[in-house]
Amino acid sequence: MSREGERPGLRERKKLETRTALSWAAIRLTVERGLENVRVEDIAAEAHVAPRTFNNYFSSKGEAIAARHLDRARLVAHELRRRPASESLWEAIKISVLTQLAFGEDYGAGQPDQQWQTGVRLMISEPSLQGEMLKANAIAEAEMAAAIAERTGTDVARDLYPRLVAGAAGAAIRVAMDQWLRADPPVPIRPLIEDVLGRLAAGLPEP
Amino acid sequence: MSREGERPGLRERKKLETRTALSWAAIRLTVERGLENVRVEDIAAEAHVAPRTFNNYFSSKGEAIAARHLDRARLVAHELRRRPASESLWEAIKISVLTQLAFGEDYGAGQPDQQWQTGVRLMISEPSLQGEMLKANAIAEAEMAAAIAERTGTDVARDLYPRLVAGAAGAAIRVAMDQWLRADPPVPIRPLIEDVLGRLAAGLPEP
DNA sequence: ACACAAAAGTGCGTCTCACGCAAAATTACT
DNA sequence: AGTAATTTTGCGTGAGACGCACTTTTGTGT
Repeated sequence: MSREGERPGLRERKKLETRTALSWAAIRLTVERGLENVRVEDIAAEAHVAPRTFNNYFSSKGEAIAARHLDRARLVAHELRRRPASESLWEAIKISVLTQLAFGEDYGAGQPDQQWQTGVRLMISEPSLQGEMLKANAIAEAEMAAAIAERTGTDVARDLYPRLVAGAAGAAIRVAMDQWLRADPPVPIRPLIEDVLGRLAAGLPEP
Repeated sequence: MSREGERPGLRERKKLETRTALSWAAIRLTVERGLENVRVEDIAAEAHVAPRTFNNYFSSKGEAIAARHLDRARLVAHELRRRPASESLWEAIKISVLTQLAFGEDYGAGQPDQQWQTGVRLMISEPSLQGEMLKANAIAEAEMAAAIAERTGTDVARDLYPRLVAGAAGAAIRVAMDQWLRADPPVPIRPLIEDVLGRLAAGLPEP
């Protein structure tokens, strides 16, 4: 029997590998062919795994695709926990977001591949996927709220404050990312993030 | 042929009726039996309609259930458009939310039915439904952003401001509703809404 | 009032899914 | 190496989503 506070181990490692492989396979195929032309069977094959195994990891195609998004979002919450207490809350949030976005060329940042870019845009505009993305955001926001509560000495269950900040920050980040994604002459993401978070902290004054 | 800018008409009315009937049927049955024990066939029967017709209105059980939530949320955006320009934006938002929540004993407000209350709570905690709820919120927020842009003379597509306000307000409302739903000794909703929106406008100061 | 066009409702068939269950394969611990 | 736990796999089932063609209802023009 394995104790809880244990190091990864070969088993956990393999598990994560297949999980990641499945998620990436789902994303790649969807970007190439469009969601409707991708069967679970195809994803499993791409990840060198039996079809049935897919549903051991994800309960739907959408969940598999959103999994990468979820992981990234969770890292932000995780990073927030590691920021020194000397930073103000907003500063810590901003830095946490930016550090996780920095090496995140996943969703078409620089100018990697025109085909990929447009494919990704098509993918995330798929209605059935949007629900999964939003679900992922909600989960990440919950963890973020917990981190904020911990940092500010408030209670997630009783106080509105941590959830409010997490929710507002999440919304702001979503808006920034959205703007960034549809900017035709590409723009850098940093100023956008700083802008939206700054406005939040300033009480959203009318422009 | 019917022109576009026409009044309801018997046809549109009937359509809305069946749509509403289907949505309510889905909610009632789900609250009673739980989502897994409700087949599309049952919902259709409850609404006096053929099974196939269900999918003419909704593409999933979840969508049917979230439809009522979506309608309510859209009304907030609609109300916001009707508020006089003399009110400040935040005031207008607050009033719009409260007026639409006022006659909304739908989701277990007062003390109508203990059975119903717990059933509703079980329903909204259903994972597959949460995605739909979030999707509904996103749609409503988009309309709200449009209303805000109109009101403040900004551009939804170019300026971050309207989407930012709509997103943050939506998140705040969600937090307030959440708190309100899980308050065991029931509390009034108004103070919660005023609280969260007030904090937003104040820049989310640490408590 | 009647007939015709448009739109909603219906029935059928099909193609995927999601998942329970139990057997095979793989991994970890002693 | 031996054994127990865990993961992977195969199979079967029940349900869902939706295209297509047909029937019924509704709205409009004569």
